[in-house]
This record gives sequence, C-alpha cells and structure tokens, in this order.
Amino acid sequence: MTDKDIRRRTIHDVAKAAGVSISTASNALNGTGRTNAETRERVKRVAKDIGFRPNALARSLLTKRSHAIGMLTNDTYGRLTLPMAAGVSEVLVDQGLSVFLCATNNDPRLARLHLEALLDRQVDGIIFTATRLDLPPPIELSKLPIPVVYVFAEGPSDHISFVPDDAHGARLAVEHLKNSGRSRILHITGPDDYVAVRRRANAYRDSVGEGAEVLYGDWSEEWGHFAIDAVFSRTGEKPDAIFCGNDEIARGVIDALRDKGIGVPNDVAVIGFDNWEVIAKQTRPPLTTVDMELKELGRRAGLAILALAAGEDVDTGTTRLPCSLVVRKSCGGEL
Amino acid sequence: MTDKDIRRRTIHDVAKAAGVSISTASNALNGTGRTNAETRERVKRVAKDIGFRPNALARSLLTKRSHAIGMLTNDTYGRLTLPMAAGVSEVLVDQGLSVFLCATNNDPRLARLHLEALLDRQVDGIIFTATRLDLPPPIELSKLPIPVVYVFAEGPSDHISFVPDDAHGARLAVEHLKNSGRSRILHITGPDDYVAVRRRANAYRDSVGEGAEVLYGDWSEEWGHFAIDAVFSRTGEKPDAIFCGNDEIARGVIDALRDKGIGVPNDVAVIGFDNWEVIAKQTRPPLTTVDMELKELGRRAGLAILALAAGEDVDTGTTRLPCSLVVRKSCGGEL
DNA sequence: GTGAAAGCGCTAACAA
DNA sequence: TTGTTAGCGCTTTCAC
Repeated sequence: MTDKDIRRRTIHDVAKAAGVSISTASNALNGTGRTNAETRERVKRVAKDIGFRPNALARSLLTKRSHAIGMLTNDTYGRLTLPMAAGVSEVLVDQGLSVFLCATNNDPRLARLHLEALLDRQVDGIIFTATRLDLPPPIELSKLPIPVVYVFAEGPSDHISFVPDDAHGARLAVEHLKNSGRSRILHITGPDDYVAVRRRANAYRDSVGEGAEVLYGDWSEEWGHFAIDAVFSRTGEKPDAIFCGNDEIARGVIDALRDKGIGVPNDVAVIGFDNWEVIAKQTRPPLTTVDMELKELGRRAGLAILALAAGEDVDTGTTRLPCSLVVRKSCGGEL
Repeated sequence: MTDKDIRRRTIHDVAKAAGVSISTASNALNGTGRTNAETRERVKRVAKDIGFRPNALARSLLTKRSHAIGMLTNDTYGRLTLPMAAGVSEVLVDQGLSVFLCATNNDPRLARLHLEALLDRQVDGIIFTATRLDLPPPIELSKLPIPVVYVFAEGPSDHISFVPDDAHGARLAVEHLKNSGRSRILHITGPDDYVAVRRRANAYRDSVGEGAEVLYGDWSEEWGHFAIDAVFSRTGEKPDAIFCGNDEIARGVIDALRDKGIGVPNDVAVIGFDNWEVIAKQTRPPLTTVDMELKELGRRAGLAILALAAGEDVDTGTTRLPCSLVVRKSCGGEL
C-alpha cells in the first residue's frame, strides 16, 4: 500500500475519474455555474464511488468562511454551559458548522490563548458564555473583526446578548404559589451581589406586595436548612410557601421542613429555581421549579451567529428569554 | 475605510514592511531554515507591529496537520464528559491544539454528520467519550485514517482506551471501611447489566469475602432509600457499613438511615462512588466517596492523541487509571 | 456547457 | 543568508 492509496481523494481524482476538468467537477459538485445535468450526475456518482470528501481547509481558505465558531466559556464546564452548548450545537450542526469549545476557567491568559487560536482559525463567530450575568469576559471581546454573541452574559449594548428573564421566572413561581392558594410567601435566595438574585427578588416583591420578605444567603442546601430553622423558631406568623433562589437551597428547605414535621406541600409549598434534575427530581417530594430554558438560550445564540455570519442584520441588545415552570409535587403537582 | 484596511495582515504584508521576501519572513517567523538573527528579529518585530497572525487554515492545508481534534461524545454533555473534556483541553491548549466538541446524543445520524465534518476539517485525531463503558460508539470508529482514542469507553483492543479502574475504586472503599473498624459491609449498587457495576461488585466480594452481599437496583436516591428500609426491617445482623454504587444511591441511603435514627458514621459508615460534588458535599454528613479522576482520564487521552498525532508509538489496549478516595465525614473523616 | 488559469495564505525545496 | 518557485486542494472568473 503506497502513500497514494491512503491519501484522501481530491477533486483532481474526481475530475480524472469522471473525465472532466476540475473546474467542471467543482461546479457539478456544488451546483454552481452551468453544468449539463448528465455530467453533473456522473460527477456526483463518481465522487461518491471513490469516496471523495472536500477538504474543508482548502475550501475555507478560498471562501473565507470556515464554517466553524468558537464557544468561549467562563466556567469549568458547569451545568449551565453545557445545556447551552447543546442548544448551540443543535442549530449549527445541520448547517455544517462545527463548534470549538474553549474553557477559559476565567483565566485571562487562557482566554487570550484560546481567542487567538480561534481568530487564527478564521472562525466565523464567537459565542461567549458565562455562569453569571454580571461577570465581564476575562478578555476584551467587543472589537473583534467577527461577530460575537453573549449568552448567559451581557455584552455591550451594541452587541447581541441572550439571558434568561429572571423577573419572569420569579413571577411564574410567585403566581403559581398564589394560584394554589398561598398568601404568606417567603423568598430564600443567594448572595445579593448577584444581579440575577436582585432581579428575582425585585420581581418577587412586586408580585407579592405587602409582607414580602427576602432572606439572602449563599447557594447551598445548608443555607436553606439554616433559614428554615431561623424562620420557624421566631415568633409570629409562619409562611405557607417558600420561593427559593435555586434548587440547592430548595432542597435544604424541604429537608429542614421534613425534619420539623412540616408537610410539603400541604403545610408549606416550595418552589425552586434552575430545574437541575439531579436535585429537583430527587427531593421528597420532587421539586416544582423554574427552568431557565438554557438549551433554548443556546439555540437562539446559534441562530444569531448564523445570521450574523451570513451578513444579515440582527437587532442588538439584550434579549430576555422567558422561563418555564416545571411542576412537580412540592407545589401544585397533581393537586 | 476600505476593504484593505479591514483585511487581516498576511505574510506578504510582513515581508513588504520588513523589506524581505515572503520565504524569509516565513523562515524568520517560524525559526525554520537559516536566517540572520538580525533579520529574524526585525521581521518578528514588524509582524508584531502590524498585528500579523498566521492563517491557520493556509498553514494546515500545506502541512497536513490541522492542530485540531474532535471530541465525540455520547451523552447530552453530562457530568462525566465535561470534566474529561476539561482534562483534554488542558493538555492540548498549550500545544496549540483546539477541540471540536460534538455531542452525538447517541444518534447515529448525528454521529456520522459530526464525524464527516471532523474528517473534512482534517482533524489530527478523535477522542470518543461515553457515559458507560459497555456501550459501543453510535458509529464505526475503528478504521479511520486518523488516530482514535477512547475515554470512559473501551475501543477495540488494537486501539487506545482509558477507563477508570472500577475494581481499584471498590477496593479503596472497602479497605477504608475495614480500616475504620467495620466488618459487616453491604454493597448497594446500580443495575447489574452495567459492566462497571459488576466489576465493582466483584472487587467488593473479593475484598469482603465471607458475608459479602450485593443489592442491585437503579441509580437513584429512591433505590438507596428503599434498600435501607428493606435491610433494616429484616431479621438478623445489620450491616455497620454501606458501600454504594454511586453518590445518588448513597444520598438515599444516608437520608434513610437518618430517618430511622441510625447515626452516620457512628452506627453505620457510608461510602459513595463518583464524587459528584453537588451531592457528595451536601449530604448530612458529607459523603466519603470514590473519585474516578475524570480529568486525569481526559488528560491522558489528550496526551495519547498528541503522541499519536506526532507519529509516536503508543501502547494499545485499555489502561485502567486508579481512582482516589475523597474522605469526608460519612466514613473516617476527622475521626 | 466546459476547461484553462489565477490565486486564497502559507511552507519548503532549491537556486542564487 | 536570502529569494524564486512550486504547490497544498479548492473556487471562480473568463475564454472557448
């Protein structure tokens, strides 16, 4: 077996085998120019027969479209980034776009390394994802020669960003609680230096009105536990519903309530935020929670990059995508 | 601003600006051939000044090395794939290699779409990752013209595979249990059609010897709960330690024990498997568990691909990488 | 309708 | 030490 045998077939091989010139072969294969229908079919058949696959590198070099995009992510591949990446990939793969995944670990050196590699590879665009809305990218992304889209991160106002509508998610939760007859709704959430936490808390306050109370803490089960201990050991009226800032807190809340012999959802209804299934499906009872539709976020970003790369105009600014409520038993499921 | 202004600088621009030919510029920039030190420095400085960055596409077309690899994954970006991807990326980024992430969702159509795209892009190698050791890839990977490495999946024996050493992990757990004075150790695990489950169970039996008992179920907290209910309601001697097949089961076990008023670790010690932090850190008490060193698995795969792509010989076959034990309070932490 | 030729940006013989 | 030349595999005018 010689090198020639193992070498990939080129368009030269196709042309020779079909008895046409390479330009005709190219035209036939791509449906460009004018080609006799019969020749076209023959060329295509020959190409298939000898296993020809075009070299994407050569094509890109010429067309200046690499059909690849880079996804720069801030976190160590967390649970947020991945559903989004799946969404991105989902809309791109059928268009023949591939995705470079670059984990920056929030390290500027790594970020610049990845960014330069992406630029050198002539990617058609970059999607930047974070794990937090209010953290700037570890590297300047605002004046690149290619389109940049932000997901779960807010870029400059002349760029395109997709984020979950936290306020909408919070309203969804509170309305559902109200509709199931609850009136004393407490909000136990994460650190108030998160913009998402403040947005959710504000929406909660607007929706609950009189009697709204927000307890800020960290993102842990332990905090949920602690908060319930505190709330139920103080005097005065007790809540009949808890809206939690994330599922981990909610799990702590549910566990603490059970420890106290307080029934969920009968005595106190609980709603979480994130729909992180490993938690939400396993609480007892399973957790009703707000889903941020991460995959849809990714899908939208992919679509935006696609349009941008095709030279179309896309509205700039931040798009807040609606959340959805996943109803399980901790509030309102199978009442 | 004309097109020329926005066009990326090419090696021509560098050559012109430095007053040399493009081959000299190329040599100077890459340190190849013989170049006068002074010219070399001048060229480099000029390149930097005008913001020259080599076009990776053009370079790859010529050198036949794309410095990109594809990572084909079986699952919807689960918790296993990502730490591995991080490991892969970690060893490759400094070598200038980028990673295409391709989620196949175990769908043959998607898998072939991605595979073809990767091949067309002339990737230097492919890493296939699964979520289960005994699931074949959704597409034939064994006779590709480029290196293929399997991680958390076992390829054909003439290929290279890296998997966690399940037996070692199980022994680690059982030995730790024994060392902390336990003698009646029970194993509650997942479905026995998983090869990993059988390997762990066998190692457990070998290590425990007399009195070994394995309870197979599914991978849920619920099953852990159920199993404990069953075991502690039957007559006869009760276990003083439980080795669980994964962290979710372990969490169910710990919750069930607490419900029964059985102290962990005092009455019964518990060890899990996976070190999935969202669970393991949040059980009460926090879970001692076996870590499969997923990132290291990825790192090794990245190194293997690197060597293979460089034409070096690498031993074929399956390498089982040792697990590690993460000691928290459910057994032996801060005794 | 088809083919010859130029060239994308770069590297690598080889000549000078 | 440097420059000239060919060419990677492909697309794309532009004659024929």
